[in-house]
Amino acid sequence: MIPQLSDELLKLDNQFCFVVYALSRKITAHYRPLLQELGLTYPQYLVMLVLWERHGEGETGSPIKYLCERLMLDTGTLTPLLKRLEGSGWIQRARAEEDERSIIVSLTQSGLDLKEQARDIPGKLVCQLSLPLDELVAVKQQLETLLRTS
Amino acid sequence: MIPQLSDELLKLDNQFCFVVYALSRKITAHYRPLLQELGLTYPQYLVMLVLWERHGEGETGSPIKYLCERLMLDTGTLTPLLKRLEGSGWIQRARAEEDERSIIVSLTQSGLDLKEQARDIPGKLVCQLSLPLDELVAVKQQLETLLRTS
DNA sequence: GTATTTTATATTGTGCACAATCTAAATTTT
DNA sequence: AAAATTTAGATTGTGCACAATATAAAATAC
Repeated sequence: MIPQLSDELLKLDNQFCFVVYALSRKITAHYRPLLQELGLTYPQYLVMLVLWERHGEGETGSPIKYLCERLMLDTGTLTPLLKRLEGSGWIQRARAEEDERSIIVSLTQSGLDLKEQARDIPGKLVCQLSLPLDELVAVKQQLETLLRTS
Repeated sequence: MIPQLSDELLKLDNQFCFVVYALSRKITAHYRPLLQELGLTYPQYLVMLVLWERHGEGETGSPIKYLCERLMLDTGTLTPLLKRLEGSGWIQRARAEEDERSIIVSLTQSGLDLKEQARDIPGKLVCQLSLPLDELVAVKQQLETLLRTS
């Protein structure tokens, strides 16, 4: 049996994707206890980030379609997730008047207030990442390129 | 209302984790059609990578505990996944003789043969990633540091 | 103005991920 | 050696992810 290059490429440690996959799970594990205090999962937190951001821009409502595009998730994922957020009282869902197909998601007052409790999360998390901030920013930019163009 | 630094940090585009999370899903989406031809999901493919690698090192069997450590997954994830791989005929599971608590996972002949069909996958995938190989290797090393030390 | 197509969301089904609990085998204590 | 503890996996339950299909409203074609 002759050792082949393709054997090397099939080793776990040579898989770029595995590193990304494992790191993603590890970082969300860092978020978990922090988010648990707010009663959010990580994907729910991402939705809230978008809604808080939109609110700051004066957009009080966001169509589900917009959330799907922004978070790169489909309705099979977001529909039940949004129902859970509504059940927790953070958001409301209502049909758009102009287009009865569209559902507009908006923050409740509780959902808006929750932002204050979330303010210190990004800071706490960066502290748990053992890479200098400038290197983190550089890596993030490379990953963004991959995300955009691949 | 005074604009705050913490408002910036809470924006989706400033989240390091979201990039990793979204990229992870995007890359596995690239894998999906390739793996579908082999009848594997991405996590199942990772298990097969480890088993193929171990086989190449002369280790014909791997305890579930070892797979858990290597893939950073727990038994709640791996037990049903391994049962599906067994159902597909790629692996076998058997209690270890020395320690009846331990289950040893080993490749069937089909599972070993499947490696030949998987050989061209890493190459195909790298071609879909729009980053020069050297940069990819550099980013991977940074992410590995994060994974190890965070 | 009706028929066709497109669009926005919901639903169903499969497969991860992971916390929490359970079981039985192995190890350690006493 | 019997009791207590640890360890390897399995099980249960919740919540993503995503493919495939369904539905109804809107837009377009004719």
